[in-house]
Amino acid sequence: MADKKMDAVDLIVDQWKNERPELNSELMGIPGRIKRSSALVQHKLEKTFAEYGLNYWEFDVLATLRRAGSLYSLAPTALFSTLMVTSGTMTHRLKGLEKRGLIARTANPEDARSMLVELTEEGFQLIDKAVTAHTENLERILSPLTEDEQQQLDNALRKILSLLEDA
Amino acid sequence: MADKKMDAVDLIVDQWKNERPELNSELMGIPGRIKRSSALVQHKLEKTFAEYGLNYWEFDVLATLRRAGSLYSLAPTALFSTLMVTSGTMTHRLKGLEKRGLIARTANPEDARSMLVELTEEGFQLIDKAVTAHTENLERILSPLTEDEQQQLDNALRKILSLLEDA
DNA sequence: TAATTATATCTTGAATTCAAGATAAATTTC
DNA sequence: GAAATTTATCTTGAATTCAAGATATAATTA
Repeated sequence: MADKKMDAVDLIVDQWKNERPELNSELMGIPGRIKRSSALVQHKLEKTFAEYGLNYWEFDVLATLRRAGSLYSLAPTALFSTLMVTSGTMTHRLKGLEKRGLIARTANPEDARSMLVELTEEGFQLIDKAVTAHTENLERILSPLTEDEQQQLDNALRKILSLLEDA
Repeated sequence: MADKKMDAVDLIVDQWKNERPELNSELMGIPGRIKRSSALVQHKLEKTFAEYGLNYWEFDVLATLRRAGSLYSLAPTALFSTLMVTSGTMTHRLKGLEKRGLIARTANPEDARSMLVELTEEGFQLIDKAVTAHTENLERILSPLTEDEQQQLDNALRKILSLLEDA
């Protein structure tokens, strides 16, 4: 069997094997690689977002509104649930995006307790350009993997994600 | 072919397909699942760390010192490089752990510019107990996957991680 | 209808993080 | 050996986040 290249996580697992041989330290590989991959890939994506004057969360909020479809508006509750942040965080995010003129707030005709957040024309134009660049960036990042490798990775991630989402 | 269960990322990809059919939005699946899995798994791990009075980063720092082996000491530079945080963040972390008596700082006999950070006896005992519980927690989390599925996931993650680490 | 409970959002304060720059010691160059 | 550069760490200030609680409206129950 061909040796695989050691990565940062292999080193961690090896250290634990030396220090605590009775532990099943191999188990640390999967969560370790998920965390590290996540940090590295987010860093790469941020570079493209920055070309459009957006950081990660700003892209996330605008993209969530954009892909919701016309009228490109959602209640804050829908936004923070989707994006896995607290309501306080969302308030803060919306304040910043509103000040920049990328979103606007309107009253919700169906529920006076809630507001609706909508993309402005400027916000719409910006996120549409940014998401085009984003998918081109993803093509670059993933292109070294074969079609088959991408499929295998996606299938495997699907299993662990559904496991994590259920529990 | 059997239909797979839709997850949160499938919904996002589907929305983009409706709104921007010309984009290759399938590409969003892999980074989306990595990010979401990472957030969910970290949340699960934190629960175990909390049983030992530790949050994620406190566990990380103590574990890094522990697995380095005797004398369980490293320079701050080694710590923040390994843990992918800035030096300022590490200063802050070390201050907190020192105050709690889990680490101590000593002069570095080999380089007067740097300090050495070492586990105290108390820190050593705590992280050893916590890491035992941590691996038991990982067993619980991963046990619904077959041995084979775990291997496939790990292989696939290895490929993407080495890709991301190289670039 | 009045009181209670649930829902939606915002406010506040503390914790965590980073970027940029300050400080201090070691190393290299002249 | 003095000056310049590099290395290691810490300090500061701003940004981001969350938890807890405040506020306001809606829905439910008595």
